[in-house]
Amino acid sequence: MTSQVRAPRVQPAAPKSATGAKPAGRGRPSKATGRDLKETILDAAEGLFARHGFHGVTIRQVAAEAGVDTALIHYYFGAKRELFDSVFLRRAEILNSARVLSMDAYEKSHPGTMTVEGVIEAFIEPLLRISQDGGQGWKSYFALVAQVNNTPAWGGETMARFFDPVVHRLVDTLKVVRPDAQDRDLYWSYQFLTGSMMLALSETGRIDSLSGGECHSSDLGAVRARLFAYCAAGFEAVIARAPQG
Amino acid sequence: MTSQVRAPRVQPAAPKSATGAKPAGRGRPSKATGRDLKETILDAAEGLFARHGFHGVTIRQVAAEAGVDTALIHYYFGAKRELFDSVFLRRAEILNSARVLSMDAYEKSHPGTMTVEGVIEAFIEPLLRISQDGGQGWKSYFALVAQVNNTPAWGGETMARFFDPVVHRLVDTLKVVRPDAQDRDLYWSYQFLTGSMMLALSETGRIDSLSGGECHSSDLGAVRARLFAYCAAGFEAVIARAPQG
DNA sequence: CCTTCATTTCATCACTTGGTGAAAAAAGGC
DNA sequence: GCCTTTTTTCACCAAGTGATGAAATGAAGG
Repeated sequence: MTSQVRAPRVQPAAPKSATGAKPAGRGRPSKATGRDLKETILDAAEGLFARHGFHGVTIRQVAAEAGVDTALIHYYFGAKRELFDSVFLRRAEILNSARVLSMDAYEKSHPGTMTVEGVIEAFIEPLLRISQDGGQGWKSYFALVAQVNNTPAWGGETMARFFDPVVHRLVDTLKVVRPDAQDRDLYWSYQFLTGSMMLALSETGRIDSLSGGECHSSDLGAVRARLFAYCAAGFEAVIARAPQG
Repeated sequence: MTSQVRAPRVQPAAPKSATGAKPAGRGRPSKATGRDLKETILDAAEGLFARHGFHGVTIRQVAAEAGVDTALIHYYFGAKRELFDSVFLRRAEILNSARVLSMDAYEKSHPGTMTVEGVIEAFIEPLLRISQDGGQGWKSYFALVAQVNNTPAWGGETMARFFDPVVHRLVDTLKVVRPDAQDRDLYWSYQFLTGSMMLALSETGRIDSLSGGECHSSDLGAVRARLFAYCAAGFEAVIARAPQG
């Protein structure tokens, strides 16, 4: 229980100025062949956490995958949980700004002609595009978020802090398109939407075997061709029905 | 690495004849106050696995929660993974038969008048009813399944083995209602449906904070009032659009 | 009463876990 | 060539991990 003997080094005295630059700070140089060593560790941790969850991964596995000593991970990131948070945070803000930008663009380009499907597409499309163009790291990240999203005693606070604002933005915009819609219906519909979206983005491979090879979970083009319409029709139906509850 | 020294006791020589009966087998009686001890252990494991995942739970935690010795868990269930499988299996078949029964009943009661929404309701409704009437154990179980479903390197085989048949049944019945629908579209629509359904059933509490208290993830009545219509409209839209891919 | 046998407990093992302190290994500044 | 600073490695610990063997327990059968 003497884990507080040495203060965990939150920031190792600004090891590098920025991530991409090469200021070649003093001291021993990063052993990393080409890339920044911190990023290499985050990549390794991201992939492993995405596949096996927080508790299913050991610091030693991350160290082995990244090709570094376990102590180095603690040197850079502190405790294991802080490493996980670093992985989660690294891409969260990129994601958020991409979505806000997409919805801004849609609103501006469709003054007075917005549709439910258009809003939903603006909300989801950035994620699909990033997943397709962003490489394996982003795919792992989406799988990670999907897992956090479905772990009750884990994601609650984290998910809310980072993703609630953009969801509220979605709801607000939808209320412009459908002023008669009730908040309850929009929130529930969003819940359904996010379940579908995250499962599609996490590419579990389940649909591959289920469909006997006819569908592939990596085929995000197939998702794009159906998910917007699916969700939009769902929203419209829920709004139209307008249950009493 | 010498974990195979003693063969894991898969079946402890038929400890009891059946779960519910009380044949009062020979030997020391179960310490369990009223219920069967094996069930008590499974209940404890189920709740913990649902909250923290397989790797987030230790045998000692399960033992403490159930009020038994750790060795007893190994005596009854073998290795930790076998305990997990036992938890998963216990309710899987009940679930499957309930769904098949529901779909049988719907097909028989609506000869020639089936609708997409009706089929989907027959497919989902048993789960909602069981979750509402079945007590906390079933709620934990659904959260567990949702988690397994979203863990790529974990659920694949397990999920397929137990839940593929009823999904194929759903697809077949839908093809009766919409003979023009393509398999691709039905499988993808099902993928979206299951994402929504499992997230709703796992009652993560996220919608509670997101909606500022207006919605409650425990309110399965609200789910029932919207999910069928939402999914049915989504299916119809995807079928109608009929993308080339 | 005394054996039988399923059940339960206890002590323990071999190993892994997250985490730490001290020292070594480079680089730059003087 | 020193000195400072940062990065990397090594050895190690205390606490826990899953799992096991042997012994204790106590009802049922004879």
